Amino acid sequence: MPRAPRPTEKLLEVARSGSKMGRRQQFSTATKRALVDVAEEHFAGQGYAATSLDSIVAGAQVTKGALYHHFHGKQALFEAVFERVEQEACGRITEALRTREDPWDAAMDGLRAFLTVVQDPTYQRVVIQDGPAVLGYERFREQERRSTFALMQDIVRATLDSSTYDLDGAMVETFSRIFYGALSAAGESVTSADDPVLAVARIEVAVGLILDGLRVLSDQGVTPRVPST
Amino acid sequence: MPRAPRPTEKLLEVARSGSKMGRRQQFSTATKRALVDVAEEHFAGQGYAATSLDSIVAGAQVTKGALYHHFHGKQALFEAVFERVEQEACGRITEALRTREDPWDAAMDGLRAFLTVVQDPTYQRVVIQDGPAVLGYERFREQERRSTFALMQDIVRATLDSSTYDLDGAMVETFSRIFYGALSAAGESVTSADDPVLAVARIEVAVGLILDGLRVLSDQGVTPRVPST
DNA sequence: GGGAGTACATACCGTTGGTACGTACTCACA
DNA sequence: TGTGAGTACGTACCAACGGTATGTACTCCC
Repeated sequence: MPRAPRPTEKLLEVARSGSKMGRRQQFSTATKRALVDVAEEHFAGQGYAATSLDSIVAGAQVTKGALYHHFHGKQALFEAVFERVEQEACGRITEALRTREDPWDAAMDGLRAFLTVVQDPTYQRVVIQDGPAVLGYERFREQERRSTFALMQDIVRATLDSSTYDLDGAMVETFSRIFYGALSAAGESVTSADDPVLAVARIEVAVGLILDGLRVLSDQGVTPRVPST
Repeated sequence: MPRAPRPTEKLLEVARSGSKMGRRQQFSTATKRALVDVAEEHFAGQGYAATSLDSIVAGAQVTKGALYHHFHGKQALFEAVFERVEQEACGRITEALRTREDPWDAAMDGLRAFLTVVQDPTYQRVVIQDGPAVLGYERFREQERRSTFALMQDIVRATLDSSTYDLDGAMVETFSRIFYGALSAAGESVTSADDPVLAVARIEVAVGLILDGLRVLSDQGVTPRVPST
């Protein structure tokens, strides 16, 4: 079985950035990256189920041997794509988070960034739509917990800590879950809205009202009965 | 191609309840029902992707010919299961909703029922985990909109109408989306909690606090600027 | 410079969703 | 009462896809 020649120039060109690697490893990481790139494109475009490995390896100009050398299977490849998409989302939110001083204002900024991320078609398809089904609940939760959800938890913790509420970690997590779910659902609805800008404005009003309510209660010195074991 | 005899007693026994049908139709609906029953069991137990049509038809003691006579394919069968699960969930929530008088109290009751439903493993797997990926976003949203989400919208509308807020339909929908997402996420987190009862209690405290905040703002006569076109 | 391990390519397999086609049965209508 | 049309399946088969087994060229280190 003779081996077919492959085009090398482009691969090398891409690979030559990370300098301290042998040519071998440079090629390797280049093909791996190409696979993830093409996979992300296909997974985001047509979804996980409708994407065949054949189309991916064809797009990356490699064979299934290469794919299965780098990944355990289709799911592992998806997971790599998933992680990258999540990571980029985290980066965007984190960036938008470093401006305001007042925690409640910063929270609103973070929420806005979160809303923007959730509207990204790739994020929607890969993370929200296919993520839970493909990774399974456990892995999905785990991935979520150490990326965007972690950010949400930071935001919530910062705002709640500035209030008079005396909430333990579990309650912070509960509040984070609630806001995380709320903004995910709200953000997704923006995509199918007739006027996305208006939809975002409405969401900001609603969330702002909720936050204001919590702040007023805090100013009144209200302290919820936190259940414990 | 001779035809293998099939057991008839059980089918007839099941089918004989809806009286005004020919024997033919009784058998037909019985097999269809059997298919959906077995499909629900498998889809809920192992998920959509891991369930083969062969295992379903074997469980229902029919063949693929029968399946494809009643459904267009695997997805259509899943949709039938999905609808049934959603419908039962709606029934449960609706039932729990007819007790209190004060809209804010009724909301908390509906919330509790919603939390219970979302914890049901079948509901989780079929509706939340596999639903979006299998049906696709459009169909999923459509199904959602006329079932559990519709209920949520009723609850939200009832409570907001009793407040001083002057919110149009779009804002009601926005609030509904927010609470729907919040409770979905919160409810799902209950399942993986160490102490589910405690987790539910925490969620009720958190949501209660949010609702209280909104009520206090309403009592203060606060009216949000509702964006319009 | 040669042996070991890497980074793939090629060929093949089992399963699965879906289809084509055949047949037994029922029921309206003559 | 029988007969033709339509229903409700059963059987056999196919194409596509995920995954595997195996072979080979290339690199790198001793």
